[in-house]
Amino acid sequence: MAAQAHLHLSRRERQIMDIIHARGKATAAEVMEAIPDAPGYSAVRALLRLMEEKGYLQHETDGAKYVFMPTMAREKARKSALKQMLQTFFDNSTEQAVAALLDLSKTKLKQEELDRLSILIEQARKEGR
Amino acid sequence: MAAQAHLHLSRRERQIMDIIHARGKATAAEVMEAIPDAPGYSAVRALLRLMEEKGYLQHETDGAKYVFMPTMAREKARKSALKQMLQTFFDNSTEQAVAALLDLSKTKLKQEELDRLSILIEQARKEGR
DNA sequence: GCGTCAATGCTAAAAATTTAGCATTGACGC
DNA sequence: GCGTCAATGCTAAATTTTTAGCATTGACGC
Repeated sequence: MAAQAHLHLSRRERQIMDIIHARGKATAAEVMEAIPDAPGYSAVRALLRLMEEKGYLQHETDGAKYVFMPTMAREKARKSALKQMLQTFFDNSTEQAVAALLDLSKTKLKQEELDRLSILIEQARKEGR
Repeated sequence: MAAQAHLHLSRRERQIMDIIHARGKATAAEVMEAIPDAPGYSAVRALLRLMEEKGYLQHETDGAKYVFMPTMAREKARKSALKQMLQTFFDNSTEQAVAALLDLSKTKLKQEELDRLSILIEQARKEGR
């Protein structure tokens, strides 16, 4: 149980981590562009290097560039983030969380998506039995 | 649109914010107890004072103690956190997020809760039409 | 092969965060 | 009213984070 690396990230590290998780992978320039109150290019690069050294990121090369991506699988990071969120904002109640999600995007959900969700719930019903 | 205060919190500030949001309110001693790698008592108090000064927290007194609580309503903070999470980990897909939530707590959900969720989806279906 | 341009590595300074210690204040019971 | 204990306010130092600048490396087109 990886002791919530999330909680140890500094402000900039978290911003960068979020961006890279959202995009899957990104170069220094892309990261910089995505940070709202971004510092200079070298600062971003230094952060990326540090984060790689700490084991949060890895990179591959694309021509001369480094393309960074998370070390931890998105799936796993997701789970950990969801748990944290359940605990912080929903008293560990999945039901409350789902309700809030539905509420948040009430108007945006298509009938199709709602159908699929119904099916998921139906499955949970069977499996949980 | 409060420009994501969340993104500006330092590491300790975020830890403290999470704890206080989870509990609704808390004293310095309680916060300290809840931080895994907590610093000393004065450090926690100093942080709380600073965060109040910055407007993230407010406090009321209970005898000699200060009981701190968030300035922003939990409801609102929730929304903002959910949005952030959707963007970072679910490509803004509510469906994916709900699916992940159901998966995360598959075995823990009671039939009752699943029933209520079905109803919520049914409602969304009607309203979204 | 060679020049150019865009990338990186590294180092040290600046800024922000985090911390502890000491002085002070206030509640509460006797 | 008074002493005690637990709380706070404040300040300055330690540590971590954040930053920029300069030197270097490597890809790519001619």
